[in-house]
Amino acid sequence: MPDHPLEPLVRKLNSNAPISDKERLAVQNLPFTVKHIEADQDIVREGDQPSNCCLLLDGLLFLYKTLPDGARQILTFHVPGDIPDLQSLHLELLDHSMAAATDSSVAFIPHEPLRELCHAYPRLADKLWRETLIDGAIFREWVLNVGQREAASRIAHILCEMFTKLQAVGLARGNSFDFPITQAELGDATGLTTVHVNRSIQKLRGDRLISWEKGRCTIFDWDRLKEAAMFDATYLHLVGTSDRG
Amino acid sequence: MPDHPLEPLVRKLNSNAPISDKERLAVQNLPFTVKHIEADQDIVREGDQPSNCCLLLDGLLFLYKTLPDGARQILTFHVPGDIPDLQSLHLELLDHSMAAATDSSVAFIPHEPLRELCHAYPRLADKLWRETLIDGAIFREWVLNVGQREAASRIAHILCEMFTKLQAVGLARGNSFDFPITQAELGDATGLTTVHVNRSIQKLRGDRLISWEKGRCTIFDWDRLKEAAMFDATYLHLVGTSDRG
DNA sequence: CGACGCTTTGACCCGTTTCAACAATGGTGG
DNA sequence: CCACCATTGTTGAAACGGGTCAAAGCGTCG
Repeated sequence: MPDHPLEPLVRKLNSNAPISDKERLAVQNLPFTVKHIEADQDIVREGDQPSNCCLLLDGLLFLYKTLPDGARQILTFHVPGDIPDLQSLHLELLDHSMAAATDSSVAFIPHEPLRELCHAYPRLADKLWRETLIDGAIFREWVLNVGQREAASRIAHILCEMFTKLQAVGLARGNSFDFPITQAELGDATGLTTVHVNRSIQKLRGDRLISWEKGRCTIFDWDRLKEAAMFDATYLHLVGTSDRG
Repeated sequence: MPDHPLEPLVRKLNSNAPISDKERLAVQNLPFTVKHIEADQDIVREGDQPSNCCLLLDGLLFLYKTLPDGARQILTFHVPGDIPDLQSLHLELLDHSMAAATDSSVAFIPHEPLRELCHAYPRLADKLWRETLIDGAIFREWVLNVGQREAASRIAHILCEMFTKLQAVGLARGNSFDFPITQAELGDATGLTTVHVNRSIQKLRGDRLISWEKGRCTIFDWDRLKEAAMFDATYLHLVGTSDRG
């Protein structure tokens, strides 16, 4: 039997402490519409007042903010199973934009039934709340990343984070994972220029920590990459997961 | 009659949409212990598993993370009425530390009664959830701040944020507010060195945007400071507040 | 094959860091 | 009340990480 489209959400809610059959059913009964988004398309924009949340089913999304001077900062990447804009459930105005890095498919779930779900099943509410808190923890780590790490470490850290997150949802194969973003986007995520991103990646390659071609990144030496990135997965708040698969 | 110690919390919960008398009473009946914290003292540390939340009654707190190489990044400042570690309600392990920038007094509220409050009064739960989402929005803005703004703008942005937040809780006097942090701390908040913070502040002073002496900052020209900071208060999600007092 | 987007390279430049001192300030104890 | 000491703020000079600009490779796709 084919999976229910909202299965990624169920799996995520199941991850910390398992949910009951009744809770699972309630989640699966949420209304939703699936939509395909093409690479580089915005899904929502700063200033919007969305009435849906967006569950990423497949692909790669990122949040970003722009400055009047044109500078763009990517705030986080989202992998399948994430609900990147769950915060819009309780914040009227969007303070950032969201776009697809690659062709993606998402399920839009209206706010109202989600709120009803939360009130009917407080434990689910707590779990969803927790998800937004983890997003917050990731933003904190990113403040540290752009604020204190040097160029190559920033990039290495993002790679460690992506690998860990993708692994947690079963989307890493061995030591490698798909990460088809441009160096310009990586620059916007790290606060570096494209040129310097390029040179820093070359450094990581030269140090035999990774290879990264055609959107696929392979980690040759996880321990040394972690060390170069000063990566500690605590902030991702994955439970019952060891550091490495 | 003297205010109830948890009054700052009641006021915060009241700010978006007013709460009922019953809800107010339930909040006021929360158990708590008040404690004084001296400047530069840690309240909790990365890796802790706190069993209380901490409501700031008076003073100035900040969250920070450190790197193995010794670098420290301040993640956010908290003003009276804030609950800096509300996220610990649903995240077992603390992924950052919290310290007092100045002598402060805080009320510790145990997690368990807070959780019960949330389940008994879902609207209060939503409001507390919302507070954590605003914290997340602030972290996002800080990623942008350290990632994309130049030195003087970063500092100006923090000043705009602090002024706006303090004003919202009635702790700004006219155009000025207390912000008794050292330039070294400001450096850790902006990802700059002390020396460069010093020079950047001098630039802000030279441009007649602010004065800042003995821990008190005065804003001479809000509009130009905002422009220099590229500050837009949307991300603070203050409701029914105009931009300036 | 040619155009377009992305990566890579080179040369030069500038914002920020580093290092090292020195000046204010404020608190403490004799 | 003053001498002392620890912080914090300020300044200068030199070094460097990362930025800027510009052009050249390289795939891929129409």
